Amino acid sequence: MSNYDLGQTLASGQCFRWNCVDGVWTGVLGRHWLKLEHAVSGIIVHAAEPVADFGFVEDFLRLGEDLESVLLSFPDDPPMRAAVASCRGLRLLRQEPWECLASFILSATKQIVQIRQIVALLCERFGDPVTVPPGEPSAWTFPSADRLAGLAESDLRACKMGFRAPYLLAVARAIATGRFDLEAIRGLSLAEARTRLVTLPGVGPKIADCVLLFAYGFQVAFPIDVWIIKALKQLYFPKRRVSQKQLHHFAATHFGPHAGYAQQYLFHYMRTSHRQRDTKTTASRT
DNA sequence: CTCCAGGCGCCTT
DNA sequence: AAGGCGCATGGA
Repeated sequence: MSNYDLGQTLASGQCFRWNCVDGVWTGVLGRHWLKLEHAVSGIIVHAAEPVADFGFVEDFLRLGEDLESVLLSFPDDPPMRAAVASCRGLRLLRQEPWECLASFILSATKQIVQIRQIVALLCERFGDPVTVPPGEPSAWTFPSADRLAGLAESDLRACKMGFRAPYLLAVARAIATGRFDLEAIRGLSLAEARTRLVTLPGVGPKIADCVLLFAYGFQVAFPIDVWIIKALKQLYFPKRRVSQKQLHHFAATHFGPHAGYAQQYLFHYMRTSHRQRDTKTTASRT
């Protein structure tokens, strides 16, 4: 499958628990430890324990999605062409809502490396151990809302999440008690779903849109963060003064029926090209 | 040392 | 309604 790139996808900041060694990706999905790698025939999936049905992996990777039609729906302008060219094979995943929501509550004002560290600590301390093949590092499930709901705020702060701890705890308890139903989000319109999610403490428009896009599959959800602001300004409004309101309106109207996908391409393009520029300037200085 | 990182909530105008 | 500021923590 030449138009699916595991590396672009699993390292594009939409999930935080997959690791790569020599082109081989390992991670935990539900209670299963998995290994993913590219082969000439497609993507090979290995599990640590016997799996009757790999459908849950297909769902997670969205293997059935027709990427070409998504790319064709993007606006045909220079920034999108550049982003598509530099992110070949980048896909959106379909993640489990609770893990996605909890992870993005922890993402506020943190760099992706740090988010990964916090999530790893949380799983190691409060997740259940899963079976891994001999020689592989230990791995854990993502702790359930029930599990976190029973903890003290100090237990969460010990995972280095700082002021985000009370938010995560309150959301875990809202879900554990049934006061908030994550499954009920599925049947709602985008606007209703967003309105519902932002009632949760620590969840604003940006985090809500991340969960709507990365977990629930709302294709037009368009998370707006500092990177996207930077990308839109630099790529679409160079050397022009643009208000936040104008940027939001542009984001909501310019990118078509798969706007969220376009957002992920711009986000990843911005981050990777930015890093290359940094590496170059650093290298030329030394 | 200072600055800032995939924001959000709360307190000012 | 819109704008400013504090919040924990760690890396550059």
